[in-house]
Amino acid sequence: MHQLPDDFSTLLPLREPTFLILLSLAEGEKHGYAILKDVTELSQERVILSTGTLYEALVRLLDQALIERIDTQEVQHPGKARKAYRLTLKGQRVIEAETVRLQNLLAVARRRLGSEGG
Amino acid sequence: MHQLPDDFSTLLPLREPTFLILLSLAEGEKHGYAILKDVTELSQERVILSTGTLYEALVRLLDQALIERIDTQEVQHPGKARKAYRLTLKGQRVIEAETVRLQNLLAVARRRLGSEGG
DNA sequence: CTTTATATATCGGTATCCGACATATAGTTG
DNA sequence: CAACTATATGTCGGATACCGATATATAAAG
Repeated sequence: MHQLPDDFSTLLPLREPTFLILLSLAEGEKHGYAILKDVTELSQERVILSTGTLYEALVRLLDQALIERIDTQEVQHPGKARKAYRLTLKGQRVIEAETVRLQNLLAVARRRLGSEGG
Repeated sequence: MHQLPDDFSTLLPLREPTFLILLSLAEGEKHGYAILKDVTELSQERVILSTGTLYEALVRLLDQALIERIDTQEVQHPGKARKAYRLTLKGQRVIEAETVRLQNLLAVARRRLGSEGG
């Protein structure tokens, strides 16, 4: 019933939006809307998250303990009260595991597409 | 109502099983069960497709015209009659587009994992 | 005072995957 | 020959993540 500490097989693969959200937080702590804007820029406008995707993902990632809430001394700003998040160590490791998965997948693709390297 | 001939944005991103099925066919024409075995090997046992995933994906990919059926002169073999498939040109292009997407995603990941706080 | 940008949240619909189950056939082994 | 194994295709219900639409709230800009 106990899982190995570095077995993330149940969490992988990540979908693109989820991976980008985590990568956004890898840069530093952010609140939801800031992640939204960052992911747009990060992906060069290719991925524009719907707020549904974003806030549902944040709940899920909290539940999986890949991110955690942090208390922020509120400065003046428009809109509802911000909620800031940061990556956990587990979240860091999951990003790394997903990156390895993508590397392996790309290696297979290059081999099969015959673009000489495998 | 008409889509640009090389716009695959509605088809991407591919999920891992779907991508591996297409990559398997990139090597050459195969029937379903052969794809199943090939994907297992290809992914070094990391991805083992359920038959549900496989045969539902094949129907979908046919519908999207990424693969097509081919007639094969049947040789003797156990099991139900084989159905063989090959990639279409569109399928080839979608694989390439997905590969580019993965490369871009990996580039983002490396950038974000490399420079912490930067 | 209306619009825009910021900010969080829920909901119904959809696509894909997965495990379980069903069916069929040829070869192997007791 | 009976049973089992490997090959081979297929359906079905449940789960999950994503998406567009909708709702709410607030500060700043025009």
